[in-house]
Amino acid sequence: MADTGAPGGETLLFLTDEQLRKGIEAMFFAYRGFTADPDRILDQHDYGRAHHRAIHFINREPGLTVTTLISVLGVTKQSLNRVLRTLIDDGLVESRVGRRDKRERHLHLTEKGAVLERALSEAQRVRMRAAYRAAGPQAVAGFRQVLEAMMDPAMRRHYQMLKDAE
Amino acid sequence: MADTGAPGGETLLFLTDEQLRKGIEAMFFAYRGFTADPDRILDQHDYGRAHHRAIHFINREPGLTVTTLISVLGVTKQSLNRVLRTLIDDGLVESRVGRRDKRERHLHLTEKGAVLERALSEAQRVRMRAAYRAAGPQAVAGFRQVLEAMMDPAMRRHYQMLKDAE
DNA sequence: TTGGAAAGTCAACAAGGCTGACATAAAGTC
DNA sequence: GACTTTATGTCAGCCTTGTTGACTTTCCAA
Repeated sequence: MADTGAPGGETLLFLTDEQLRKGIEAMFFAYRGFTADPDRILDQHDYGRAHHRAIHFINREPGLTVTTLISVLGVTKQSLNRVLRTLIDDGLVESRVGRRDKRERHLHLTEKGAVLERALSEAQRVRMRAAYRAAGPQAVAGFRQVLEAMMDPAMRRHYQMLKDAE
Repeated sequence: MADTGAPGGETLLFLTDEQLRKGIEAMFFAYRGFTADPDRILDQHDYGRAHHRAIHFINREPGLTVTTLISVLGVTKQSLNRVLRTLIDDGLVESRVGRRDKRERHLHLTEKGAVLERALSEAQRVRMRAAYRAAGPQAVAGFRQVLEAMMDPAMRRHYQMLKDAE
């Protein structure tokens, strides 16, 4: 356990199949916890995870276009549209015609949409905050590093873009 | 950035909403990468993620009962059964009547099932291994700590059980 | 003016969740 | 031995959320 991680002739104990399997299962079980709290809220509103994801990224990047959202979410236009339709009809999302390019639709949360967003993200943050606090800042840094390295390059670009936009 | 994480009067920079949001998005994007490689293999075999999950845990704990598997996967018996049915019919999984308790069915992978399992898990490990290697052992430890803290207690018990069974 | 991009819609389909009801066999209890 | 509970399996039906393919409207840009 004195390995510092520099590749070379060491044993690289953390790279055994057994270690990797534990990481795989940790991802599986943790993701369930990750989605559990928002899911409960969504149920009450007759929405699903797909609605949550749309709401999240519209809140994160107000005014983003439909094409951009499709690309971030990695779904088809038809799939997104079904979800977006209900959010717009229910008055949670507003779709504004682009000023420069009138073909584009720029998406924004309404006040009602923002209320739900806060409820969802706060529920998710509560668990995240507890996990971060329990693990400590150094663990959190490692957590983020590994996750980032696990992303597909296209997704990492979306992640970085959003990350840097703070 | 000199905070060591001990709770107290410090600023606890790593617990800001902004940090938490990044963690949330990292989970979202990373999970997509996490499932991408097995998904491609599953497609070729006309299986889905549900089949992968069943295969994974049957391989992990040969002889586990249907009830246990239901509990680990967190799905209903009807949902699991649909998946299990096809795996058994296709000769990837064997269901053996319990010796002590004949009501129980103990699940095992056949050789054919084991072949697919290795293909799936190796595909997933390749990415995991690359991520682990890129991030280093300390980051990996943090990664696992945060994920573990994020699980629901019931799931953490399953995780620990499997973890300790090595 | 013409081709392509952005968006939206219709239809059909599939995976994989869910509930509820019901059946069978085996175990455990009184 | 009668009764209850547990483990499993199955049928039917429903929902969400993903897919493909086709087609339309609007608008930008070369």
